[in-house]
Amino acid sequence: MSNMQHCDKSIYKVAISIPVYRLFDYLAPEDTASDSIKPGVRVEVPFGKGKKVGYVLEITTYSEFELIKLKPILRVIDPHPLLSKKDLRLLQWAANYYHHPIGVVIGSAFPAALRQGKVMLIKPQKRYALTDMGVATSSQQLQRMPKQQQALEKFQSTGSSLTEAELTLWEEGWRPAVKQLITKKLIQLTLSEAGVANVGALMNKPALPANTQQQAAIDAVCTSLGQFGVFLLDGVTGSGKTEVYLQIIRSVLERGQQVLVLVPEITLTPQLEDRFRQRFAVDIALSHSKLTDKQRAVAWLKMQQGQGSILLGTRSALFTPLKNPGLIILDEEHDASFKQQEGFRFSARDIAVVRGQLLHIPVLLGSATPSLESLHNVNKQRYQLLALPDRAGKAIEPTLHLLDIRNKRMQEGLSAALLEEIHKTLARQEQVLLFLNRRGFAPTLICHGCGWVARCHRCDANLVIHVDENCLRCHHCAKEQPLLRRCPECKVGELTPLGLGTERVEKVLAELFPNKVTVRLDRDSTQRKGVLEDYLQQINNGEVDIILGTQMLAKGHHFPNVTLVAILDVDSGLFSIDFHAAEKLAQMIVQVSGRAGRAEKRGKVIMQTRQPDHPLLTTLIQQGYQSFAISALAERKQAALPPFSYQALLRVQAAEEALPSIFFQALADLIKTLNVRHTQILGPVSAPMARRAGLYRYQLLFQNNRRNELQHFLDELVPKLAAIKQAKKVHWTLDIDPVDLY
DNA sequence: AGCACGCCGACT
DNA sequence: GTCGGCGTGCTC
Repeated sequence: MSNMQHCDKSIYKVAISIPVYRLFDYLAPEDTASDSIKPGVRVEVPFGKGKKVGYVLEITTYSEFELIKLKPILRVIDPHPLLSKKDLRLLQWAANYYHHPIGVVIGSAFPAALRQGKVMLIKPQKRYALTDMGVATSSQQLQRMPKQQQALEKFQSTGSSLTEAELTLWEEGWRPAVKQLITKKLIQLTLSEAGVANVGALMNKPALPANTQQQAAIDAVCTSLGQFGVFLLDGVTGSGKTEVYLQIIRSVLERGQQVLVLVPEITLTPQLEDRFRQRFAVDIALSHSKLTDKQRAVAWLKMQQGQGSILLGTRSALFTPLKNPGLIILDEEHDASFKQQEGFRFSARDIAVVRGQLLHIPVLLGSATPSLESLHNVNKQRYQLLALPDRAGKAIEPTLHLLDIRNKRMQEGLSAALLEEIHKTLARQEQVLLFLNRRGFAPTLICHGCGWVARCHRCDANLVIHVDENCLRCHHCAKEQPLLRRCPECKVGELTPLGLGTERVEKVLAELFPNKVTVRLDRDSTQRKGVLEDYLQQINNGEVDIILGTQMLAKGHHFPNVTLVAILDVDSGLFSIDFHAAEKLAQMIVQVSGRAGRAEKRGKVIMQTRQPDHPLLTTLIQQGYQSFAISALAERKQAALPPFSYQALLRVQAAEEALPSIFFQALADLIKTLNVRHTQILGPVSAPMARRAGLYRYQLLFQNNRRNELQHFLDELVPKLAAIKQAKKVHWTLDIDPVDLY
């Protein structure tokens, strides 16, 4: 048993960002007044040979560690906690749910600069007030007086006025309800509480008129402001989701509250930032990986101190503290990039919902292709569905077509029928978008003489031919070698590229359409900074005829003059061992289709397939995404797969082939001593790619129809697993609610 | 995660 | 005889 030692001094339980589940105990700092230390503050502590930044989580008088060995805190970094109690509770919850060390989880809530213990001061905010002429800035410090009185005077100084009746009621401080109403009106028109940055509905530009469905969605969320609720905004591409966001945000700002907006990849959605800036004159902070550490820290602190009103960020911005939280929006909620795929494998979507619950604020999830999980939550009446079924304005839905290419002659992946459509579209001076989710020239290099195939020595994968860079490259470990001229096996055979990548299609397009301009958009062609933006600009200027690319085309861009979209190889997504594949393919098809015909021209989407009767494709085309989702959910239910059950995937890697099986044997012995609580244990099996970057990979799946039972089992398992010696000889990770089963 | 301690191969 | 390889274990 533990040997708790009582102490007459305070013991500080400190979380440190290292992969260890324990907290570390420290004594009060020697010089500072320690009564000011509150849970959540950053401290600098001696750790091993050096120093580390940690977070005080608890202050007690007990320690399980030998008191004599305790060291004092070196320095208290923050006078006040940077994280609120609720945010600390959220992080504690996340650490428990994802079975990840608390210090690492708390560390992930901070931008790197602050995690390293830096202290930054933010410039004093500008103060804004709305005048009849628009937005005016006043740098004058407002005098200390009751907020409402101050608001009233400011209001009157603009030349605006209340009705006589309202003014009388106001001055008499009459019935609270009336007073509240007037206060609200004042706040809307002038400024919010001093010291908090959100200053009214600072509109730069009047809102667009909302249609009936948009208005219904706006009203639903706005009546829920100030309380928890989850809303799923299901809006087809072009249905005006952003306008709904903007009008709801306006109401939140009017309440003097802040908005957290999460998007999958911010660099792909500069339009969104533009629309926010055009509409609101408040301080809009950005947070994403392309910014410097300092910029991210400034954005974080602005929100923490209440100076920023809107934070637009990616997954990692989820934990940004908000002085005055009002709303969380998570756009493109189906997108897999909301799930972190290494280290602390959290789902930003799922934690956003928990955060909304803790903060008593609404959470708005938006997508044209909602995840099956979210649709299931709508069915269970946990989320409220807000549907925007119509395209706003004059835009028309594109038509979807399957193009049967069985027994058809293909020219580098392009059928004659598709080529004809491309010709017709280009002849009308309209743009064509071709989608192929495979970069490089060809996925395989094979010897025509002896059948030798270029393989990666470190992975169970073929090397991909990259003609542009004259190399062979492994897409799994980034290993690269020069392009071979002659077969290394038989020395005489001709080396032949097999299969199709974007580079290869680009080359055939150049031959077939010599007078047309083709642009290729994939990770290879857009690696250099600014190149993607340049290409997008050229496309929008009409300087480009054919756009060819990978899945980066499926995300968010507007190509108003594209009227033909072709998915060159839709079949490659149909056969996968991962049950998520169908859902992802359907979402991809609909998202890519959404790029077509956004202006007044009707778009056409062509999918080349050898499976023209495949139920996924026919359902999607004839009945749409909703019907696909219904049947996919029925299949999941039938098979007791998520969201009708809960999964945790244990991945194991080792450089030595024998080690994983020794580990699994020890794991099996351990599990025998535990209460598995109906948890199914599936495996272990080798991973679909059994070797990657020189490591042998295996996995074991835990599944349970009840989330709590799975959690309780894992609560018991993980600490014991971490302690056994066989677990120290392999790399293992536990992925809760895995999205990629390999 | 770092960092040190600790036992086995090729070198001044 | 040493320098150094990275396996193992600890950090309050």
